Amino acid sequence: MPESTATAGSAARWCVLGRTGAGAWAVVDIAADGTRADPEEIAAEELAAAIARREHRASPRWVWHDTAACYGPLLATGVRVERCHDLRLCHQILRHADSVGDAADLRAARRWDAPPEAEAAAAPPALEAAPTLFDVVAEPRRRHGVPDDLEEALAEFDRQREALASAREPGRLGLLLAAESAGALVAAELSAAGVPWDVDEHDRVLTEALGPRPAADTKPARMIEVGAEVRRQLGSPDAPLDSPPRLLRVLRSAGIEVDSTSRWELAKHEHPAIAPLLQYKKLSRLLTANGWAWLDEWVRDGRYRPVYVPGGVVTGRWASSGGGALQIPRQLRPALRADPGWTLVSADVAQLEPRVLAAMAGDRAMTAAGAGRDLYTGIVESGAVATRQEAKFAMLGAMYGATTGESGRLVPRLRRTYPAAMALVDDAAEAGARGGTVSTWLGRSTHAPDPEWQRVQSSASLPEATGRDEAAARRAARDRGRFTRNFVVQGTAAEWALCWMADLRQRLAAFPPVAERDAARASGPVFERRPHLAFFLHDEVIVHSPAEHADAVAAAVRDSAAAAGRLLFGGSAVDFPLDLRVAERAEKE
DNA sequence: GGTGAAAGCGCG
DNA sequence: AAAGCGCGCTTTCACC
Repeated sequence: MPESTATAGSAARWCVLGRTGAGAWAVVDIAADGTRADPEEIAAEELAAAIARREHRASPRWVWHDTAACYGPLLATGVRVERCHDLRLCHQILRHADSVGDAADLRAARRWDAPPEAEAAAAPPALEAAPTLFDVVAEPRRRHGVPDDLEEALAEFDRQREALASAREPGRLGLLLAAESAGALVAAELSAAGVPWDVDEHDRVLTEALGPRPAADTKPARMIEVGAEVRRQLGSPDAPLDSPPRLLRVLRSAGIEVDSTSRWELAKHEHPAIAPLLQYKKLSRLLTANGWAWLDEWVRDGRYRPVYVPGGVVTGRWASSGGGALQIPRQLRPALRADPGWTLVSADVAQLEPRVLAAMAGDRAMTAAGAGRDLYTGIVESGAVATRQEAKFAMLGAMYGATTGESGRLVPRLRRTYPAAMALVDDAAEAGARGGTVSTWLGRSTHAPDPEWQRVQSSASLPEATGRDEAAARRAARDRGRFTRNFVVQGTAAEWALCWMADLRQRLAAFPPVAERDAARASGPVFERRPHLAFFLHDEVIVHSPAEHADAVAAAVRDSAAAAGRLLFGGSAVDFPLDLRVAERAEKE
């Protein structure tokens, strides 16, 4: 096909975005047959409009170096895109993927190994002013992060498409790349929309637990009281409660024979100081991690804007950076509160990881145990264990590699009843312990063991190896086995969750907008009039929705879960039931 | 004065 | 109740 037919006038399948040698932004349209148009340079102030125009025409897949850097500013100006290909995230997956036949070129492109751009992650998109999109064009080029040049992007995109084509199962791996990239869009949108946060409710929770907000450098009244009680019971008027090493010495001199000051250790002992000390630690944690200082720093205009880091965990789970988005204590859930006239639709998957395991392994007995009901109850009814709690401990032990204690004791029972599922995790552990790599269902692979691990293993097999060397090698092998055992399950569960969110995101975007007067103004232009994702936590989503759409949104959340199950595990009978609730506040029962 | 490790605890 | 996977954050403390 002649190149002229793939110019901006016709519908592009991919649009590659990057900077020219002179530093200006440019787009290259690529047609479905691979024909490339000449780069079209676009002035920074025109960029959002140009992207919106192409988006409207064809919903191309935007190929860019880093979604947080490119999409954040776009969202702030009100432009949403349907799909993208995040070169940085996809590079990370492809360069390690076992299923890729030839990754040599990709691995040689070391510039693409960079972590997310710190600047992009640290600064949530400014919603106030109407910013000139990408006006960073005038700033000096970033020294960290992956390259944002157009030429580099085109070359890397070629390498990635070749690598994908050489994969054993390009369909699956391609789905992973699409899901990972969609996740990056979701993460940027979550930060832009923010979590609707009720500052007064948060303050109420703090005040109820700690007493009124104290002056700076003063402890809250309740902590002072409880601390005094601890010191009285220890008979030590100035016991240092905030320094574990010093507290440990005080505890021991008071006759409490603990080896650490941790909660589990303390709970084993009987002493009148223990109860108030545990209480003190709880209060201290609440104050330092999510107290008034957190509120001041992270909540503005009724929105908490966390920074998510897609692909930030080796297994493919997201991490977060700043604000502790993935560690919001349950105690503060009531502070997640819908805007007036809006509602929160919250859903979490019941026993996601065991279900994913059953599907991967094609374990019919485990699939049946979870069919249409609580999976742990189903395991009890199969006769493998006696109580739901035992079923849960046994499953967690199987997926984490427990060998001792209650959990380790129960695992063999599961092995008899669910041999296929157990064989899958046992095989993953065995491969890892031998130094091999393992992969998720869609093909994300573990990194090869690091050189230090290899060294420990080989030095144990030398003739002069000591018993100590051998023990160290066995321990390192077992540790890696537990990691790879868990990786296949945790990583595949993360893939399921990405597919769930990607599908849900599209369904939500199709909702009709509400009237302007009913908009959720702090959510930003793209989200203020439609239901949108507001929170994500591994196996849980919260949608902020106009009240009138709540039921339809709840149905969409369920439909998306079913769609994710079909997308990953086509013929499998495994289902993914949700605990779903619609309320003004996001509390759990 | 900054840096980094470790302890401890929050989340799945 | 136990000690097995993956994280981030705050604080303390040893060290430079």
